[in-house]
Amino acid sequence: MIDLKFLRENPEAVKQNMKNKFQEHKLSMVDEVIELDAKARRTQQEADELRASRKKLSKQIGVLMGQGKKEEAEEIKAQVNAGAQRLAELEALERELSEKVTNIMMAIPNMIDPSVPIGPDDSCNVEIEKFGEPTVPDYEIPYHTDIMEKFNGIDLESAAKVAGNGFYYLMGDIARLHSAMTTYARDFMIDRGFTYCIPPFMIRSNVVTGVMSFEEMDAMMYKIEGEDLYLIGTSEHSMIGKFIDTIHSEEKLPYTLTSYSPCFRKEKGAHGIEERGVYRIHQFEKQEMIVVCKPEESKVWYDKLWQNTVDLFRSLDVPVRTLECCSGDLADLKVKSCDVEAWSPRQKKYFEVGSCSNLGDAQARRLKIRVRGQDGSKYYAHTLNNTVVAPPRMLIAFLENNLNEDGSVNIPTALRPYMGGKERLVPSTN
RNA sequence: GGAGAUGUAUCGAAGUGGUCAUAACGAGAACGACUCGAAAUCGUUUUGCCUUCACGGGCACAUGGGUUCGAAUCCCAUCAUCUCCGCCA
Repeated sequence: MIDLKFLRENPEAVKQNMKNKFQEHKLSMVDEVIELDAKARRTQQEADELRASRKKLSKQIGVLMGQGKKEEAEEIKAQVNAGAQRLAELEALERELSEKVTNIMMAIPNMIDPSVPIGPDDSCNVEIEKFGEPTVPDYEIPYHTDIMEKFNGIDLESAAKVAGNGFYYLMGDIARLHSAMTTYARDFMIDRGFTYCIPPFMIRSNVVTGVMSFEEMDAMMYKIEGEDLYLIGTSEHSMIGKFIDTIHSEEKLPYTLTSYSPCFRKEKGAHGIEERGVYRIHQFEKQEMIVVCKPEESKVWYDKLWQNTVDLFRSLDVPVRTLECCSGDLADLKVKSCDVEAWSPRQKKYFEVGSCSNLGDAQARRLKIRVRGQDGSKYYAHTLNNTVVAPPRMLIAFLENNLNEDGSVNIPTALRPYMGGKERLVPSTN
């Protein structure tokens, strides 16, 4: 959500930003919201005047009643009543207008960073940098579920019976590998100064609308029947929600947190053949990082955040690259974002394993996350989030890149303490 | 899940239909005075939002509704906290 004052003063910039994001259909919203806002302020002014006079007259009634001057009091009551109907109309109008303004403001995309490449969709995303050599071995790399099956590590069939498509049972070494990933990632981030946190896995609707757009909400969030609760799609939701309606002193910033949670996603729509197995599922676990900082520091933190993920994947011998989201592929709330993609020697291409975003002050404005400066002034904080690791997807990258010709899987040194010291996993014989 | 109580400034807390919500009273904090310095004492300051060029005006007593000329106060709903009971990893 952008600042209404900014929009009022820079309508052309807001429109240009929409064009850059290929959202021409939203252009009319700018003039519409300016008009509604002007009307809302006029309405408020008139209503305020009526409220002021009512307040004054009501006080007089109190005084007159105290003095026992009933008739004079009744006269003034009549005066108040005369304005009451107009006030009621205005108050209804105030509510209606401010609701309309908010609804439109929620749909107006955040101003993107000047560095964001312009393009209509993900085909225009730009590779920024490669880390590690993307190699293809001269033996065949099977589909990830086939690798897992060699270890008796996955049971999709039972999961389908129990919960339906999009769920999985992980077992034995593969399940252990999964847990090792989150634990390793947790310690990795703690070592880099982040505070570990386990958040609520369900959140109220006001938090949901604070952290994401309506379209995202509809496409992603599972609602608990009969309660005002949603299963989180990522711990970012409850972690940013943690700061709802707070004012922080400048010297305490930044807050750097790393959180663990299961994630639940509807994943509406059809998915391709490469998205079978554990690639796109309704439930997975994730180690996340979030930062709440001063506006001038968010760019620096953005670069630090994705670098953490790159370093983690490199420590597990997985080649990765960063891919910058172009304007059209950028979610409306985001100022800038990039994906960290892992190399798939089987597909001979990179695939998404994490996403790093700078939200600017958009979430902060919706959720009222503010900073009190040294001079007492208040301003909105900036928020960022990034995936440390989401194990099912990480497992795909990990297994494919660490698979040997004989079917065994290397355990990189960094991960061994979390895998009982094993140097490699060997497939089961039965 | 059941019963009861509570929700007001940084904290404790008074106010139970008007004429003290820039919120009594107490504490804490900041600044100043006194002091060689400190303690004590005295004085001043100590929420946020909307609107207006400004003066000013409005809103907020957990949240949302309702009653009323007027609500912190009365009514309803929701949320949270505490105590007791029940259930439970």
